[in-house]
Amino acid sequence: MVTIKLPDGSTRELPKRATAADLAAEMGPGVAASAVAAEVNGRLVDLASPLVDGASVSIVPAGSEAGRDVIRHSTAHVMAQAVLRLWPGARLAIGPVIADGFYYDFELPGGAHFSEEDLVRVDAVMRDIIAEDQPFSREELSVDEGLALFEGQPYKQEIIEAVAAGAEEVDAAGSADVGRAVVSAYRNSEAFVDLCRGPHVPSTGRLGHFRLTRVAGAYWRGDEHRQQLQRIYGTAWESEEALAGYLHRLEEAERRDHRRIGHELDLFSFPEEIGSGLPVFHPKGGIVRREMEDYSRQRHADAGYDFVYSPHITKASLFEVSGHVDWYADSMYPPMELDDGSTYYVKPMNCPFHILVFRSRQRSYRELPMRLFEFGSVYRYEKSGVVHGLTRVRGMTQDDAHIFCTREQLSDELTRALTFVLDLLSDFGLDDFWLELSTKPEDKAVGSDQDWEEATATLREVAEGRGLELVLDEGGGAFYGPKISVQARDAIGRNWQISTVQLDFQLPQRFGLEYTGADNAKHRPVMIHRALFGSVERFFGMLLEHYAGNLPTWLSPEQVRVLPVRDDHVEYALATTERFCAAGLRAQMVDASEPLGTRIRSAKLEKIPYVLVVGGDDVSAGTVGVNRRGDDRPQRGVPVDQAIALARDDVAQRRTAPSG
RNA sequence: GCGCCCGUAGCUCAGAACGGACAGAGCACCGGACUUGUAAUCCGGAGGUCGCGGGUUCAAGUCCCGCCGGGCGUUCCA
Repeated sequence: MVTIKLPDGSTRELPKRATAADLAAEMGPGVAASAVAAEVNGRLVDLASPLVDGASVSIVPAGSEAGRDVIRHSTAHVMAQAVLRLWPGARLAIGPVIADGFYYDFELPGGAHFSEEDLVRVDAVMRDIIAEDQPFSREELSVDEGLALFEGQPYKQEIIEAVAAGAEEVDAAGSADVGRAVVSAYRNSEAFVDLCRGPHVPSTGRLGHFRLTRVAGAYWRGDEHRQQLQRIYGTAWESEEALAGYLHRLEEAERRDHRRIGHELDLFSFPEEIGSGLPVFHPKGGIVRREMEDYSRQRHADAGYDFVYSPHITKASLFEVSGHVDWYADSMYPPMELDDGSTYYVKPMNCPFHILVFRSRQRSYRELPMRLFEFGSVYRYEKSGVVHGLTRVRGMTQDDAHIFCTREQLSDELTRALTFVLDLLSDFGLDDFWLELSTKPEDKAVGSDQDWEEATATLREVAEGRGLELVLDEGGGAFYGPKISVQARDAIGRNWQISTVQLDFQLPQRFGLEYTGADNAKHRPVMIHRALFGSVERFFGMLLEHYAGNLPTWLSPEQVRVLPVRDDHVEYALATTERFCAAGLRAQMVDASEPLGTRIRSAKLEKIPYVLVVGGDDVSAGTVGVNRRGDDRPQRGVPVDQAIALARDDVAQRRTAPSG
């Protein structure tokens, strides 16, 4: 007999040679039916694994995160088998699990490529394989046996060699139980065996709730200099309902796509004539931007920032001194050569300009901290193929600031900056944040260890003081300073990297920045880079997706639309509209040349927060019929003043209006 | 950059697998009628070198080649 410890602390006796599957069966038919793998002493293993005496075991159900990973990984194997059936001689690379799904990379014979129609064929063969209910059986092999088994599969052999090399390293480090590198493989049938760490479901019959989603190219080991492979992405779930739920979430994300909303609401466009990644904002989008920027300006003024402006192009030397030309050239537009022999760059960053503002005359410690702010337009040459809507553009406006301060002020300034960021983002209706703190890289870094430690500790304190989740990116900071980035989760749970607060020990040095201290000696200031929206464009896109186009009233291009029922109500409607406008609201009247139902529909589709209908009753009573976005039914007979107060309050509170 | 997909009216898309009767629809726009109390009123009109160039053919949105533009992906040890 063997004794097994269960997660609830109880123990169970099982006959010798019992497997995890036996345990699941013992625990009940429900457990057995949903089991896809087991966790033994913290390691995921197959259900067929024998249990050793004293092990802590939990059964992994299909619907758990770990269980889904097993299903996805197994489905990836089925896909690989299907591809091999359809393209004999295809070489297999890797087929890992990713968020919500999996992919598998292949090199097809004769350099063939997958097309979208191929997905249908692969899908059909996969369903055959699942119907065949092939077992997944594990084999453990020595390195030499592995290399022999995967003759003709060079990628698999490369992986085996990497595993072997890794094992030697572990050996050299003196690790106990790694005697010899062992690899494992899973065989489904005579025709198909794949190198894999496992675990897998017991047999292919356990799978089936999957969908192949897209084809893509990808490089072996993610290295663009190496072989390009053909990738198929898919998703797989424990049940048809879970799959349907996921597909529904995809549709929801599609529905919220800011490019679609931006077009539908006439906010911005990307004219081909201008170029990839270069948006123009239409009048309505312009209103939203102006509101965003005006509010940001006001907050910056309140927080003690000074406003500066800098040109869009500069002589090359500026970015040579800053170092950008050396390590950032790939992302910069190529230089412009002028007749007089000088070279200019379109600016990819604002920092050197702000530095020159600082350096324009001698500075005293009395002037610090100096906080220079600018909505600075920058241009970055993003590779064709990475440009995406407003979220990845080639021309953008950063709400950029650079704070120059003394070392003594550093901690306080970091605290202020981070607090400021979080407050401002909250005003835009984002309230689910987490922070990522990148600390000093191991190899090389400028600045003293003490500076790094102090700054890192400060950033951590602010984060913890706010009760925010803090993810440590150990050693992930840039060599020139530690960084904290603010990530926001949107309404459907997606993460957006937004603001960054970054310390810089390097640029003040490269530009020889100095201030005169109270001791009448020269000192070097410390510099903080920070952006709140990151880029106005990207933040705009994110807000559109977060709100699915239902912008809060204060940001809505048109806040109020007044609809007279008939022509003879137009006069009253106009007068009412003017009252809203006089109250500082963006209101417009649309006359009765279309039926009321049509006009209401248009207004709703335009996601206008307040649609006011005025008819005979209203004319005589001085009221309006109020349709608030998101409300099921209108509220009739509301006094005009009350309706104005309602809308003004929304604006004043920056209330996030409900969706329509 | 590379892979896949796409390019027909301002927009969304049919027509392409089979070359000929194929320049189409809806929305938007313009004109007229309708005068409306809560998510699409009716009638009419205008609008396209089918991304560009070349080729095959009696005949090319449709087949072939090249180019341009757009979208998606490029989520790193089995």
